[in-house]
Amino acid sequence: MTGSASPPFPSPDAPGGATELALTPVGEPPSLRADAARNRTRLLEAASRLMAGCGAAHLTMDAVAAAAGVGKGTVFRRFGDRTGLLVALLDHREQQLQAAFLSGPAPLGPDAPPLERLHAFGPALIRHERDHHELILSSRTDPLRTYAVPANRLRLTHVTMLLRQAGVEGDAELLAHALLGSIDSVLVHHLTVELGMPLDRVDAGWHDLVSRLLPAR
Amino acid sequence: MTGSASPPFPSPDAPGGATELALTPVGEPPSLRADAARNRTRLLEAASRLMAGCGAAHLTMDAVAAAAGVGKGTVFRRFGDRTGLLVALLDHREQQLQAAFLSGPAPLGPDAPPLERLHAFGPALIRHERDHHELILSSRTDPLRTYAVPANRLRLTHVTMLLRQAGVEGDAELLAHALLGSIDSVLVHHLTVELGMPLDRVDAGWHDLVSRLLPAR
DNA sequence: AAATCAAGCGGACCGGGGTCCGTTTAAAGT
DNA sequence: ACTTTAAACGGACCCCGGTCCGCTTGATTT
Repeated sequence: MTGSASPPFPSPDAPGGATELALTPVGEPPSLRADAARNRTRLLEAASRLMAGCGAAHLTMDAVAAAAGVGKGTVFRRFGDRTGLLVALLDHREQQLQAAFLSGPAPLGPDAPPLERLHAFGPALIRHERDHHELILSSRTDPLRTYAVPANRLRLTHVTMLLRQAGVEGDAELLAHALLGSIDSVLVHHLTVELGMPLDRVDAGWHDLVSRLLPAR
Repeated sequence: MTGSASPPFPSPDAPGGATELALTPVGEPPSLRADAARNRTRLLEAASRLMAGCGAAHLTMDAVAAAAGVGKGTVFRRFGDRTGLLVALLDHREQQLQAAFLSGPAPLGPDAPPLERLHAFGPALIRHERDHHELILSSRTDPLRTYAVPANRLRLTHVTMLLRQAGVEGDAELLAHALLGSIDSVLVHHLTVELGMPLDRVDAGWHDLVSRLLPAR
């Protein structure tokens, strides 16, 4: 019962959290009125265009609304808040990565053995986090929401599953959290940009970590 | 050369980052003019008081300035921005934890063997992160600054040192990052509050992680 | 086709973060 | 004690995220 409230904006597109995690890439929200759907698309396109020009950090809601030719209220009605808009953009860009590890070719996809997939997952995620660093960063305004973002939940269940399949006994979920925490976008940026560490070394760190956690049996 | 710019506020108290990490708990900035030092104290006290009343999230800079009996510009001159003020508050509260693992009694302090200290470090940090969750959260507005916060750099060097002393070969620093990443305040909050996981299990996760990374020799 | 009405729309409005710059004042020099 | 000057002060000001509420419009029913 996500949308039965009285406030101005009952609920944005967000799935709320009651429903179980869908393992398909995040889809469009269901049944928007024609004009609403059209405006949603316009807004995302406008945001993407503006962001390419001036960077995610300088993206203002007013500008997005203006560029899309709609009122500001419409943006907030559709996406809830600035973070919501950025997450929507990010989710869209993340579908490629999701497809790769959910159903792509080995070693990332399901045709490789679990341990191999786990090793391959790190570098893929590292590059993803690096490539979309700016957007990811800007969408962190509300840290508490991090664990509610569908893409992140999907990563968690995926890694947890790989760990179990690879024979981990014990708290696979906590281990998954620890593993994912080691590829935080901000950390990757800190290491590679601020400290100038080559990506290979970050990759090596991941492989080292995985190897230590899952000693070859 | 961090503070040689011309803008209105050359540089706040911040040590900049050029100097090497001091291993003492973060000290007061040097040689403020008498009125400035007095106002700094007043501001921190006012902020602390207000925060106790309404929570870090609702702390406004106007309110702090008013409560301290100074102008708003003074707050920003002293602390740079809101984040700076919160970090200053946090640093102050963190000195207790720092003292504990830098020079406190075993098993946290230097009188215990490295591996034991490492095991003890987790639960201590977990509780610290939980206790100050709200403040930590509010001070995350600018994620990029995370790795510049003295307290965090101190943790990193500490854990790196313990890992090396415990006989880790290879990239101890990356391992330390991974370990610390697993005790992120937001994660701890997510696990214990949102998911209702008992603290013991989080502790156990830490011990498990450490044991896997450092198999008993 | 007309009526009905929930959903969508938009822009005036508000509060808070951050800046600017003219004024004040502590401290160093004479 | 007087001058000098760089630092500190303070509050008016700007910008942007987010809200409110009266108006409009696409869908649905009769």
